[in-house]
Amino acid sequence: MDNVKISQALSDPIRYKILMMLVRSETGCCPVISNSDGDSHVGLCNCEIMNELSMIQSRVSYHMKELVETGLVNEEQRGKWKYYFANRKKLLDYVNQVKRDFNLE
Amino acid sequence: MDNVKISQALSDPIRYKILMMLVRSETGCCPVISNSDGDSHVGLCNCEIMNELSMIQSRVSYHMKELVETGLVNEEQRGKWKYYFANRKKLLDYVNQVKRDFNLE
DNA sequence: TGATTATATCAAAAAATATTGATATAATTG
DNA sequence: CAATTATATCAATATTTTTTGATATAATCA
Repeated sequence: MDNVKISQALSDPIRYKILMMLVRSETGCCPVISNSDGDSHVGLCNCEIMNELSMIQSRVSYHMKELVETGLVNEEQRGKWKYYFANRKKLLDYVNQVKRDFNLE
Repeated sequence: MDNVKISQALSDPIRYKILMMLVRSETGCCPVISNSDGDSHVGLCNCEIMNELSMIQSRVSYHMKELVETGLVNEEQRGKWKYYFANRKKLLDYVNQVKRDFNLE
């Protein structure tokens, strides 16, 4: 089922954290991170996540791919950077499905 | 984080299904399963899950342990059977934490 | 009590996931 | 165009999770 896949995506601490970072960068009061151009923006690129979490590049790519494949994250190429955005609609769908599946509320 | 552990527990299709079965047995209009005593009851025991999903016993035990360890399932010994119950409160807490973490609604 | 039934645990194997370093691709810049 | 920067992919390895069969424990039943 779709919800099992999404649970799987959320079951890694790094991915869970990245998703939270994406949400914060999109909904927080002010963007906190800027790329090497000093550009402040919404969404995060691979390299920003990499620096923020001190991870090597291929590891970030791997996890971003996992997130994109479940639909929890959308991506967009902007110049030489690829930016990622949390798909909050998908997350909400997940939450609502969990509620239905387990008869909550 | 606790939510990562719970996501992990939900990330296996068998466990997800078992949890749904438990919920159904507790909240459905009528209990559907009965044990070898012909006893109709709320909650499910190891052997009922085993038969229902055609799984060997140790495999069921393994998954039930995973579920119990995250707190998603409670257990109770009743005679020679051990009955399991979904912890819907825990599931609701999970859902609400996901909402907070990802700024949903 | 001995036999039976239900569940737990363990060690080994299998399968799935994650990490790394190397290399490839792709966009941009000078 | 060559150099640089950002990301993707790949193969090898490591780690984690799952499955299985065997055996142990524990409750009940005759």
